[in-house]
Amino acid sequence: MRFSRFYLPTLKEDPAEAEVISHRLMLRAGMIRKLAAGIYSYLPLGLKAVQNVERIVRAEMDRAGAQELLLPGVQPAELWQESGRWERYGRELLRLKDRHGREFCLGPTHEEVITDLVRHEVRSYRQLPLNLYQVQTKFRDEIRPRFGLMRGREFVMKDAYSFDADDPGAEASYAAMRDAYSRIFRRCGLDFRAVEADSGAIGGSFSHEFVVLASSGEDAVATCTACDYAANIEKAERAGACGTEPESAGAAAVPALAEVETPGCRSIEDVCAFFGIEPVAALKSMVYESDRGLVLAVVTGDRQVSETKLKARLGVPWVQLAEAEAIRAACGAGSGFLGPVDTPLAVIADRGVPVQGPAVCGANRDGRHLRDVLCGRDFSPSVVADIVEVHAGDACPRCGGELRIVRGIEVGHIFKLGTKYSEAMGATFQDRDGEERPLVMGCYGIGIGRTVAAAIEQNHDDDGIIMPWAIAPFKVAVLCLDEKHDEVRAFSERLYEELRRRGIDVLLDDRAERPGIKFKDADLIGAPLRLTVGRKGYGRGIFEARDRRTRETIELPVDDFTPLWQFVERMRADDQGLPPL
RNA sequence: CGGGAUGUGGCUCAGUCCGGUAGAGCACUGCGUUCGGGACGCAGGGGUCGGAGGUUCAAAUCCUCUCAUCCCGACCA
Repeated sequence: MRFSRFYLPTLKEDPAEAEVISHRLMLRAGMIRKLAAGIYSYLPLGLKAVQNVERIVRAEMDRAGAQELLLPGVQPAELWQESGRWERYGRELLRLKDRHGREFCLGPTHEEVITDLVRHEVRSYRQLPLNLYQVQTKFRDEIRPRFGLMRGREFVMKDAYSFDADDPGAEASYAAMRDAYSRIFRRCGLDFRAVEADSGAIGGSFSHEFVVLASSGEDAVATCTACDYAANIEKAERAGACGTEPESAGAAAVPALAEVETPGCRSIEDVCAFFGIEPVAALKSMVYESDRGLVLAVVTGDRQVSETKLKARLGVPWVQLAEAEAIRAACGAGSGFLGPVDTPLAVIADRGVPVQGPAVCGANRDGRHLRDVLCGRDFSPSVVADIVEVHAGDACPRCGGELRIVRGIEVGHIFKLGTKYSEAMGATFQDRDGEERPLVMGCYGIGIGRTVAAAIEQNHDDDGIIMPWAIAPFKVAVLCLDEKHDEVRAFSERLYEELRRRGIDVLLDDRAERPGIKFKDADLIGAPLRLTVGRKGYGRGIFEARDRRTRETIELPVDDFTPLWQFVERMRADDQGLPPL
């Protein structure tokens, strides 16, 4: 492609609306433009990057035995009513009516459609297993779209759905996808982790997220510094801090609990200041509401309740903090003065609570707290379970090593769904014995645009993007610095043609611009390799090759391209960080 | 949905407090000089000041409403 004819509107200044680096650079590099909040146009350069990711995704999906199809973006309400998600999915589902008043939605995901498709066609175990995927635009009416392509409302997603006859089959399909995903993100040149995750609203029995490590990421991940344990912070567990009795040897010596007037001490911070104790010695009591009524979650004051874990331990589909009136009606006190002693509510305590020594907690009377409270002596939780978020430094649940918390961007998520949708929607087949059984499903998503954004988050410097080779819209930028100089121009053209002939995506900067502008634009769009042809060098029989990432610059002869091809090959291999798959 | 902020030419922003009829830089057009890291000079073109209503002799500026965008939070994959 010739720069002079390529629609590439780069910006010299940072657009005010962009906060994170990938968003800023994608706007500046002329990859995307915003149409509305969370809705973006892909310009040619951005589209090329997206298509490069898609190409890798398709290759690996096909290799794993999946088949591509394309499902509709507009979906009838009936299907969603059948699965029960028309009510449950919430405001994120953009609903609309056609001219006849029939209800539809813009597809945020396609479990219903694919299940509907497959239930009409699959009758026998002989047709299984089956894995179907598509690359398609999704719409989720996010509460708060942000960060450009990282959290858009309209976005391109690869989604795949597997159908198996039984659980072992479904697990094999899941493993194959897990494998394929690792290959995909490796080939994209990304530093990522496959982490255990909560299966959330999509449901199902287990799931992994693929998280690209980046400080700007919205996800927090706990990883073990000693083994390969990695889990989303929502679900990450910790070893130790478990028991039913206070372990402090002097438990018997602890005085009986006493009630103390603590006017205005509503927060753990207030309470700690008042009693002169550390947060761990204060019990935090939170009232949660679920479809099974109210529960009192009790954790040590240095910890945060993980609602995801709480949900899982209680075995309920949702929890939320109870309203102030509900709390007062049930406990007789406002939040800030609640505690597990003589509470009418069922108490679920974190595993850190029983091993905590004498503690301070609310007295269930406004303006009063209890001191020297011991779990087991003064109250007995109905459940003791791991319900808090892990901290850096906690012990790994697998090996006891130290956990650390890193941030990342979720670029892929795989779920073992089981029979949730197939049962709800009657997608069944006949097994070997002629028995009618629900299909066992899995679903597997990759955010394509988000993957490009994540690659940029991970690969940039002050001058712009450093595209990983595999994703780079242009692998090579040829800068013709003296486009009016016949020989320099002719040689630049020759380089360009040679690279094209070898099937390498190349951008020839043939614009009538000053050199500085060409250098800046080349750096900004991040072509991994830059070839510069200038008058002086050409006069000496050389041109210049520069590695965008390392800035290593070498001079190459104009009359022999062998060293150039070597350099190109080396960069391709280095950048991908692995042998060609 | 709560909290905060911002809407002025294609972009980045000043002007708003204290009302007097719109500016700068970049970008764009023409000419000239320049030409290996976002040049310079001269001459140009381009703005319903987000929108509506109100106050006023007079509104980008004050008041009311509204829309949009961004940030934090809640939420979600």
